[in-house]
Amino acid sequence: MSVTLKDVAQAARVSVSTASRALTGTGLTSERTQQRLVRIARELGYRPNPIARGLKTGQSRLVALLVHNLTNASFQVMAEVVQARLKALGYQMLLCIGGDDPQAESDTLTTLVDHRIDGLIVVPTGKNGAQLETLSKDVPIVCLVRRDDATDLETVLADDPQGAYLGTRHLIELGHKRIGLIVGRQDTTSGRERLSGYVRALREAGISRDDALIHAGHYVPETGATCARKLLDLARPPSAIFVANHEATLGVLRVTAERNIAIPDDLSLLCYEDMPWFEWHRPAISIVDNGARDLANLAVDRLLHRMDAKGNSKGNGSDGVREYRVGARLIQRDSCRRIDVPAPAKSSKSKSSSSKSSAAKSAKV
Amino acid sequence: MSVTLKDVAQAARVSVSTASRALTGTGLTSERTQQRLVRIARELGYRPNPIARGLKTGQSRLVALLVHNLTNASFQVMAEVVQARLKALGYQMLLCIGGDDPQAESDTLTTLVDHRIDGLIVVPTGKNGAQLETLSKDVPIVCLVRRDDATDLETVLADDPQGAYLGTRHLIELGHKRIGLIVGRQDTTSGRERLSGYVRALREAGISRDDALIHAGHYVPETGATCARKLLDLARPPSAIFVANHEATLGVLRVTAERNIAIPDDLSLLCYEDMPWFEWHRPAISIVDNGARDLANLAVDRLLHRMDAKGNSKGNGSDGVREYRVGARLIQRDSCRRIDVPAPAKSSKSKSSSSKSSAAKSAKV
DNA sequence: AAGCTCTATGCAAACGTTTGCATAAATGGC
DNA sequence: GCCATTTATGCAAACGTTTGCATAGAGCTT
Repeated sequence: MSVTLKDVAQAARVSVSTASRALTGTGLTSERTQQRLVRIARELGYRPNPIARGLKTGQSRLVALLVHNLTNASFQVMAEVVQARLKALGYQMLLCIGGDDPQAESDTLTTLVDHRIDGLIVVPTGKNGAQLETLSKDVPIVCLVRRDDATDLETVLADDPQGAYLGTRHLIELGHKRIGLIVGRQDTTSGRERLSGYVRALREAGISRDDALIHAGHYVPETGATCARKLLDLARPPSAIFVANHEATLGVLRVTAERNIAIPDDLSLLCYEDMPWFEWHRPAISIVDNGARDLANLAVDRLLHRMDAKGNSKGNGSDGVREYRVGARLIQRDSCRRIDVPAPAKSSKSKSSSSKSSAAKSAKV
Repeated sequence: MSVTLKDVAQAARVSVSTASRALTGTGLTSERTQQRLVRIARELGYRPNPIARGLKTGQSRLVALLVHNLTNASFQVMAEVVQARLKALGYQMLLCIGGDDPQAESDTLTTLVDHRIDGLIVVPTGKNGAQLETLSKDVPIVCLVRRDDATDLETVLADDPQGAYLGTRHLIELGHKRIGLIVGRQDTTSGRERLSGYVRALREAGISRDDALIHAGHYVPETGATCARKLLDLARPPSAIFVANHEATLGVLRVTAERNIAIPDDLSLLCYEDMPWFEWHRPAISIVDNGARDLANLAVDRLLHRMDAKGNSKGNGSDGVREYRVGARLIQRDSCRRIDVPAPAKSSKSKSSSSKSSAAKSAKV
């Protein structure tokens, strides 16, 4: 059907081996025949069959990216980045959607290695550590966004503690003292880390933590709405809300709209992770950018490094680093506002104590 | 490294051929050996090597989906649907992002057939018709969402004329007479078709077409904003805007927010294609759903049909139908409002003018 | 000019399957 | 109990590459 190496060899009156060597550019063939074969191959429209090649070499020029879904904006840009990078290097990306389901993840993983993928970037569910660990002996693997604690795999993570710290500090600098936090479940790393960043910023500013202001739940709009209601129903509601996830933000926005709460006049809103429409929303929503683009790029870098190392069989490509953290950064738009600072009181102490007492009071709510 | 068919055969003391036949279930082997081999294979953890198999059979169990991007919500759900369907059948989806760029599309296509994909669902750019046509001789292809006029390929399309008609009629039924349309470029099929549906609904209602109300442009937020401004700046601005694309909707929303135009009180807004946050937005945005889910499912159906036909070499699987249209449907939420019908006035004219003047007023803000 | 090293080529095996053909064993009809 | 049929198995070729080994010249060194 399609033109094979044999055809090229015949046309050039050389053996298949020479043809192969000439076209793969091993340098084991004379300049002349090399060029001649390249020319003939082009004329005949020869395209090497990756399957046959794969059978012999054990490689497929396929690299898989396994993410939870495609609705998450971060995963979208990651997929696009990974695809672009890989394509430039002659790899095809195999994009798989695991739905954050351990069973699906496990199935997909076996199918992928069956297909002899050359590398894998995976956002692990965290439930298939053993399998991942085993597979990593055959194929280079880099974990992305989440760490699977059961493994020693190289992992590229967002710097959630820092991001949450950055966001919270920003709100504090704007004068906010009562900052609501809607955060992910505490059995996830990101949930815990974002909370910790928030807490650290508060502590640093001498603001005592008020658990009534902290709500944890799934990363879905419903959670955002529920938590927002709880926060706004407080006797002393927060002047700012930090939503540690973009899905939950949807719920918060709905509630504020329903209650006619103006952002940022009545309430400042800061969100973790970007969505394309955030900057088109009025007010444009300020965010802490988790650096999805950088994360993806770094993951690809590390994977390529490992793949390369494997090819040259110089170790497993580990550079001794197990974990990479990609910095988050604050993107200020229009959803956070400086809070009115009353005329400077005479005693700086009274001010701070007042702020503290108010915090203490609110803790009772 | 991994356990091969030969290993299984040896363990069972049969030849590789028998092993192969037993495990692929050809029925050419005795019940007993069949079961015995299946058992042994499982015990040994045998997994057939799809590459070796592919070399022999010319199949890869890989099906590609080539879309423009992943930011478009429709493409997201399509990708998820296709992946789910294929996975259930033991295929791996190869998701590729072409960026609506003819060159990238062309490159990707050749890579894909090099990899001997078993089938392809593609959203064509429309510039590689010849190539697609050629490839379709080797591999079953179904076009999705867009038709490539240079080809005769089976194509699954949204029923844009009907969708636009449905949406426009809805607005008309709510009493709107001046309906702005922000639509795609007229050199795209969808742009033309959506316009035609709009025009048909107007004509049917006896409303004469006003070209000042119709704006065409790229499917990006900027376009939406620009067009919205033009519409609202009209001496007699529309009482409703039908945005024939979700990206453009972002721009429209920004403008209405900037100008303090209340939706749906001052202006009704209807959008083509859904986005996850539309129902969380306040007001929740009414849409014409293009049926992305149905489109994807139908495309998969058709592709499987063709693949099947090819396998059994009973023709090319064409059932004589070249084009499938998947119906659109209206999803009413809260962004469209019945226009005030004052107590049946003697002159219906005064009514429409009053509502219009209010819109005109807000447009000046 | 003999011996040597290089360089360029070819032969053939291998990668892990599937499959046509041949054959051996089992079955059945008489 | 013999031939014809069916059923189960094995052998070996094939799919399109890559690659170790062998070899034939070509070019140097003496």
